[in-house]
Amino acid sequence: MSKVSMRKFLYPLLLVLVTIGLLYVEKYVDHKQNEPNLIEGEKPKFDTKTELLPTSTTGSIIHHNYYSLSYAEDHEQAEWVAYELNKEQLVNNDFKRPYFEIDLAVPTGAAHWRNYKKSGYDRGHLCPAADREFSREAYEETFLTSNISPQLNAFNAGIWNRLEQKVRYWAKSYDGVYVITGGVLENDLEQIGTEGVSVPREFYKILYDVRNGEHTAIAFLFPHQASNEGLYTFVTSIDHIERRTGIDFFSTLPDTIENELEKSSDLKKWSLK
DNA sequence: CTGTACTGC
DNA sequence: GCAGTACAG
Repeated sequence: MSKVSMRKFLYPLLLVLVTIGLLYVEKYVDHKQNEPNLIEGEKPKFDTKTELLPTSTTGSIIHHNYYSLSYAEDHEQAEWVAYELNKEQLVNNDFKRPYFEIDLAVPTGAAHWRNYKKSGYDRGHLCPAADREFSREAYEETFLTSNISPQLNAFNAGIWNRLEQKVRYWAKSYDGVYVITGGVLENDLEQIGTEGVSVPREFYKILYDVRNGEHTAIAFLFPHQASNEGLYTFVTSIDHIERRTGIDFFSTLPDTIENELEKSSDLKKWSLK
């Protein structure tokens, strides 16, 4: 091909291809921006970014788009993960499970998923993937290693799974709930992998809601083992979980409300059937 | 739903 | 590493 025909045909062809490429990129970017951040036009039921966050014993609070966490570097996992679960967010999108990725927002460096490989423990979500299926971005954000903890499969797929399903039922029934989840992190825990990811002996979950201006909460603490018992068996007080973890929950609420919430779980307001 | 493992590229 | 598939609780 001569230099003249090169200019006449190849350059215009290149120009067309580049233009198509740019149009495609623009369309793709627009599409991403149109995906809902929470739900479009929907006011959050709770002030998720500030008011309801627990304290951090590590000083390493990280805000993602669809949940927040406090990372404990000594244990290579979060001491808590917190998020609001809206009724409108409960949709089934059959997204393919991606690989877990290191959470680059953790300044000290989050663990690699290989620590869990052949450890005998699941990569157990703290914020469940099924709670963030309203967009691909939200779903994939749950597959960060800052959002998992080593869990026995018999526990994760068993009573822990049943509680997660109950949380989705509550979110649907009560038009949204606020969820705080984590393992109890202590000094002498078993560790797995080259980075030493701690294996908690207990896991907790706290649910909070406001209905008709009334604050209510329920707290669960499970031994890290399989169980066929009812969920009510593991109901405890927020005060108890605070003593076990050193974390202060709902400290930004007025003291009278905080004290009332924390001294006991209000079983009557959380249907466990 | 919660996950793992294996095959083949 | 990724896709597809199979399988277990």
